[in-house]
Amino acid sequence: MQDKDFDLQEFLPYLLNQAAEATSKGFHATYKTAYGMTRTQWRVLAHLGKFGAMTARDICARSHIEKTKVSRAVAALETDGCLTRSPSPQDRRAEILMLTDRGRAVFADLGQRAIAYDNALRAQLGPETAIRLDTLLRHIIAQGSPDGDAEDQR
Amino acid sequence: MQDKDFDLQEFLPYLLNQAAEATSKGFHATYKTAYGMTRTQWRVLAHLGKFGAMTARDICARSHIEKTKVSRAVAALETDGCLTRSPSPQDRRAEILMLTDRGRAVFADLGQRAIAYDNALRAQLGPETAIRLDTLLRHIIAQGSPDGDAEDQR
DNA sequence: GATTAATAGTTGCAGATGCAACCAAGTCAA
DNA sequence: TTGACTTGGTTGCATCTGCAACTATTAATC
Repeated sequence: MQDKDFDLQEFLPYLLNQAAEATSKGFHATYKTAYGMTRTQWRVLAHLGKFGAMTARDICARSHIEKTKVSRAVAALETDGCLTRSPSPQDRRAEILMLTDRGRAVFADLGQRAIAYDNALRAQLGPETAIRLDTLLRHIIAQGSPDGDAEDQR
Repeated sequence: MQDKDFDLQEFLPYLLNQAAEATSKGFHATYKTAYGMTRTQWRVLAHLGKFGAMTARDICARSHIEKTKVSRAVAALETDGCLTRSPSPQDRRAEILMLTDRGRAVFADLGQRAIAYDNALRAQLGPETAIRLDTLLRHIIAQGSPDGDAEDQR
């Protein structure tokens, strides 16, 4: 079907990764140096900050982060005093995760910085371009990988 | 300036990461199960396959992969019999990396599969959409992160 | 030529990650 | 109730990664 040889520079997954790394790098430095946080920790915090108390399972479902990562991030955030766990009344296996005051403060701080960072990024791109990009990315995320990666309809 | 709280789902780095993960996942499985390769190994192989013999330094420069990762990937590819090193005549510190027959065969195989994978991805998006996305991503990659991440002009 | 700085590449170490195995609690059905 | 199965969450282990330190060589400066 095709006989020209492969060029990494035109491989969509590669381009996406490069772009992701390029844009993540700067903000990663922010939450790392300011709070010694890992990316997963930051994401878990952001979910709890935005959506309020929920269980680890819920975080997994919303964020597509693996449960192992969530588990460890939650443990770290707990020892950092950013969240507390309390047993779920409905299900004794589950724990309800809730940000502490400190957790909310950290989220407020990083959230503001993230917004500023995002604005700067989008400004570089130009406003409509940024919006188009958003749409495209959401589209891709919703679709997943082409070869029957179907376990996402759960 | 802003007083609504932060939403991860609108954070560009996050969206890019999600999209990158979603699209990488499938092909990662391919090179991993077929050749036990790591992503970095695959990328190094792809660079050498596409551009021919070069030094590790060159790979770093072209790909923006960290030298540590390149070093280890090269070592692994060497023990897999995919490439050979030979001392550079100009610079006794540097080594010229060159694919072996096996390396070229692996690259040919994975390259074809990658092209197919990429085509499938782009088909899902629709042709013009895919092209627009390409442009945007390259734009982002060229710019880097907004906060003076200037060490790229070296 | 001797000294100092820069560069190609490797290595040690401390995290971060993915995967499979695991525990405890819930569900379902006979 | 008992037993088979699922599910929320944790842990062990075997990588993969990032960073700083290091060796050997080259370049620059005096």
